[in-house]
Amino acid sequence: MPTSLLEENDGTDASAKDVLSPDCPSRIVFGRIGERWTMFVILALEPGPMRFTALKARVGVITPKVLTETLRALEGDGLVSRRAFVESPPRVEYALTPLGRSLLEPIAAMRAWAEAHVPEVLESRDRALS
Amino acid sequence: MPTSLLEENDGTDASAKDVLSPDCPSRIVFGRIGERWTMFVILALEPGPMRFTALKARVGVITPKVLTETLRALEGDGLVSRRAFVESPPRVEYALTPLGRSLLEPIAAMRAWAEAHVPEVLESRDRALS
DNA sequence: GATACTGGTTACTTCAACGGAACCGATCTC
DNA sequence: GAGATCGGTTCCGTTGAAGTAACCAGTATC
Repeated sequence: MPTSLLEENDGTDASAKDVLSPDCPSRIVFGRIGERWTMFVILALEPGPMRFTALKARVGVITPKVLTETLRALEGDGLVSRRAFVESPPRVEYALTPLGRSLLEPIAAMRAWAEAHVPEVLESRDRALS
Repeated sequence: MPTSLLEENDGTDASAKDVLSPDCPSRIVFGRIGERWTMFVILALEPGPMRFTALKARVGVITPKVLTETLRALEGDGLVSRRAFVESPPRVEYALTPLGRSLLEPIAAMRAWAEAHVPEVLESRDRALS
């Protein structure tokens, strides 16, 4: 059983460390999707496999360095696959794995909430400034 | 209609800026929940109103400074409310607003995915290291 | 009269993400 | 032989979030 997100116990030091444990599933997931470019790359790959340059164009203003970093991280997490063809000029195709594709579902739920409620959030932010 | 998360157009410069627009709803939401402590605070408040010190104890190792910053940000977004009672010693109660409470739903979806699939992610990370 | 509790604030430091620009080897085109 | 394409890599600098530690006023308790 994974460690819990919050302490439900008596607050001894031993378990207090679990709160921030890198093994906490929610922390892992929210940490990854909180990174600036993760969402863009995953959503850009939704239609199907794509080459590096096409991906870069689709995401928009991302630099090649950051795109590479993001892709390596997602590959390491098993969310994205990388296929390099030995040709010249080189060709590399990135695609969502089934695991990565399954993540699209909760993302969609979060996006739906965002579309529905962000106007309220922005309104609240405006009020907070005044 | 809000700006889209990705470019579906011809890639002219004018619309390219919208991709990273601070008005993009998904960016706003994922930006906020990606921040390190947001999730802990929101989930800690799920049972009901809570005082600063109790909240701090429940979240675990968070410093008062960071907790204050997080609460102020959530308050500014209209997700958390703050009620100060003029007493001594001072008493302050924080609670989820209805808007904040509505966010618990997509968060639960994401947590469910996390609980179900993070073992695969960790396994993939282990493989990537070898 | 000293101590602790409450809900913070302030100043300083550290660290990782992110961005900019230049560069690479191999191949194909002009 | 000059330039473009592809998929990156390398170096350097900036920035903002987070952590550490000390401190505060007012009251109640010992």
